[in-house]
Amino acid sequence: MNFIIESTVKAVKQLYQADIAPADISLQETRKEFEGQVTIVTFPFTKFSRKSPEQTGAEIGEYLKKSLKEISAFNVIKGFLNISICSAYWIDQLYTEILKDDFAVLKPNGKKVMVEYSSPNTNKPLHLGHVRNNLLGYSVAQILEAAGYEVIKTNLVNDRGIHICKSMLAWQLYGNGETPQSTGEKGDHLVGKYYVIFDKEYKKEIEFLKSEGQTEEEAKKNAPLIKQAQELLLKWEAGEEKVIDLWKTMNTWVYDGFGKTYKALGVEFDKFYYESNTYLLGKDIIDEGLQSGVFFKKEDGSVWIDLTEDGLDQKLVLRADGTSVYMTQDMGTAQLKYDDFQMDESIYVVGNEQDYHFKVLFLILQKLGKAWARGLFHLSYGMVDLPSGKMKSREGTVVDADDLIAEMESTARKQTEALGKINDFGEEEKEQLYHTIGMGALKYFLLKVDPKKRLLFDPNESVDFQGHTGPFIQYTHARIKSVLNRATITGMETDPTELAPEERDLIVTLTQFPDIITQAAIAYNPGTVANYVYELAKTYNKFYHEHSILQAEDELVKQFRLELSVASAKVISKAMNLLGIDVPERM
RNA sequence: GCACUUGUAGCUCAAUUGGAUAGAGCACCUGACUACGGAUCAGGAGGUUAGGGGUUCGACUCCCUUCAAGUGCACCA
Repeated sequence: MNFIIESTVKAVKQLYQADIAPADISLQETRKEFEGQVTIVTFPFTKFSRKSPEQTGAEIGEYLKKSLKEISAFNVIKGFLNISICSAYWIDQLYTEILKDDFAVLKPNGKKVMVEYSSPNTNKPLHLGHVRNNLLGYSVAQILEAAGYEVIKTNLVNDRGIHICKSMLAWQLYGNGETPQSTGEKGDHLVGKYYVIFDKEYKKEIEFLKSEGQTEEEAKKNAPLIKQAQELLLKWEAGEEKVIDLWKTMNTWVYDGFGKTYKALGVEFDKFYYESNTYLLGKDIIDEGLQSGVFFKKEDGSVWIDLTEDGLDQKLVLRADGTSVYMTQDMGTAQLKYDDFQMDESIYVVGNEQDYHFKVLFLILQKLGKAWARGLFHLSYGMVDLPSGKMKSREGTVVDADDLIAEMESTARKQTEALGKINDFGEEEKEQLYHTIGMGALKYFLLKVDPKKRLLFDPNESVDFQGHTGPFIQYTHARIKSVLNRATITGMETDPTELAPEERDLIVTLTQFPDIITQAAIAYNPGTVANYVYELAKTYNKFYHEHSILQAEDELVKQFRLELSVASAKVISKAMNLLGIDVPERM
């Protein structure tokens, strides 16, 4: 559509002797109720033309129609110039752009971007909140790659700290040597179970101490279990062999479990970072900051940064005893990641409860003069809440990721069996399909929503398979494939004839795909792609219902509609791929 | 208390980044092929965009204000 913008610039220059930038022209899709495919808003030009918006629109429209052969007609309604582009142009777009292999393959932009996501704790299995994080991170990475970036997907695993020690301790005390092998339980669930047991026993101790007259606060501090856990942490930090061995063993169980869940979710990583390796980092940055005067030391020896001028608080960056806090560690890890990859941008996919932390972190790194700090971005997303409120691992009120996946698969099975279209599939093939459809429903459900909005998930109301859903789009794809399988494409191209509105609308929608990728990449929002591909599927379905493909009027029309179907299936598949969703050939 | 985020149809979400009469899906009602897959399509009903004020040719969008919800304001990570 650039040619229209260019000509409009010329038109304004010729007609009104004014220079305007291409960016000043608002070109948008024409609303369905009006004639035309693209619309120019003419209000901004009235200050040059000194005429009414209607008259300005008419004059520009006249100019464009005369100078561009692609424009077949125009009309002006209020300040909106609606332009109709001739069928030949759209048909040409289909054959020379959309059907080409490199359609929507954006040129490498020479930039490297890191996407950090998932970042689990090793003391509990993944739940619905993690699922949103993983799907978001993976999809954003896919979109950025499609937009021309070189992408590095990383996962910073929180594998140390007091919470891990709690699971370890509970396993030592109550585990009787249980292993994933002996119980058949998935490793992460086994470890998570002991985390819950710890909490239960710990609470019992607190109650007991309170009954002996201690306050809640005292009881929490004095409970033998918490003291033991703290001791365990000290031993871990001291590198005591037995503790480290147990830690390693239990971590192996957890990673094994996570690996299965990641595989089911279809996400992957190029590089893992472990907090057990990074938690001591950041101290040299403290020295750096002290020397440059960005940080200051208080009398007790603790190190701070004063951000009051930026409307924030004073923030501690190093304890008086010289040990790190979360911020110290994150500064160090940021530096480490940059040293490893020299990326231009770095995206942290982390929940919105950490908005403040990242605001401060990025600001500190900028103040320290790190040039790369400007490329840091916190992709903040809203929590997933249940009707009963927030999910709490310790209290067991979570929607477990593995359970959820299994449930989605079973719903997909029911729906598919009821329709009975794949009775000839083998067992394995069926299972694979149920997984594809179930995950399609779940992923689409989670990704179509703007990341920053919080999400309400009601486990009693299953995720839909009809309407604005993943399976709807998957179904459209399968149906196209089914039609294509019944015909032969000869490669014959149609002479430009008059397109039916449904055919033209479909091509128009298809041509928008590259722009959609760019938009989604700029906004880090898979929802843009999700809503687009739904729109595309709907547009195809409408075309499909209005026009017969295999029984078309003549062979030329049939071939044209087949090619249109090929293009639609291709774009649907590519767009869904950006969301991490597979599309089946049959379902 | 302060800061950040959110508030759109009964429910779940859109709205081309300031553009036309605010659009979809679910649920509800009506209808559609002896045709390529009915997980589909066409139509109906459903709105004071939380309330109020302002900016302008034009506001769901920007500014002010009130209200509601969530989150953060740890020498936890």
